[in-house]
Amino acid sequence: MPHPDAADLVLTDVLFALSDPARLELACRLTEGPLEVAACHPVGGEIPKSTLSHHLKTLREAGVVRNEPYGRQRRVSLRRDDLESRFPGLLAAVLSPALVEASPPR
Amino acid sequence: MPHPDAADLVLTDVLFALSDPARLELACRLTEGPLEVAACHPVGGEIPKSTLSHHLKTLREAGVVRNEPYGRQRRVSLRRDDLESRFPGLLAAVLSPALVEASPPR
DNA sequence: CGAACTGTTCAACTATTATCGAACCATGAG
DNA sequence: CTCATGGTTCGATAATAGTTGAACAGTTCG
Repeated sequence: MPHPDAADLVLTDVLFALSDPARLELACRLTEGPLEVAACHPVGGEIPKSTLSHHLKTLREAGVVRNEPYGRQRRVSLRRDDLESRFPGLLAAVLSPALVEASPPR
Repeated sequence: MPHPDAADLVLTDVLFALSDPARLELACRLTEGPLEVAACHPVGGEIPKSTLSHHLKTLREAGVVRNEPYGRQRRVSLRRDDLESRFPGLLAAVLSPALVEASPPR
């Protein structure tokens, strides 16, 4: 399961990966810490395993997340440091408004 | 020709609009100042007018650029302030690496 | 007005991406 | 080893996005 090197991250690929609401929301939750794949379903409800896996692939191939074996499961984590070194400030700028959108002011 | 209000900008739409190399590069050049549409062709060479217009539409509908009449032409400008107020730091984080990619270190 | 100039919109086609069931693979438990 | 569990990959289909020529619209200039 290939992951791009930190130095090879492509900005447009990262932006594209994060331009989907479900993927952005997941990236947001991953700031809290790694999650098993089963915990990566969108908040609203379950989606088919294959669909989820596809989104994870998009994020992984863009270099946004790492996906590694963990016991009999797999653990998904945000590549914070790699992203920060290649695109400083990007993650913070993208995820902080996403957090606000997730819990709109009332 | 509709432009979304600053308050209505949607993060995923902005990210998507900037996830295309030609559009990202244009946004980058727009930091230098407004451009007429004719000057918005990608650096490599000319593209059909309709294709360019379509990319401008994507950027405009996402709220990244403003497109207003200017004499017999149209002037395209970056919506810096609106983007900054809605998504602080995003533009800087996205466009500064884009500048680097445009002129790779030798 | 009418022609030239700049761009946008339309419509058709192509290409990429999303979705999802089914088949498949790896790991750990019994 | 065998089975159940947790995920990925495959293949087909649907949906969305990109590309383009041609038609159309607004502005200026003669």
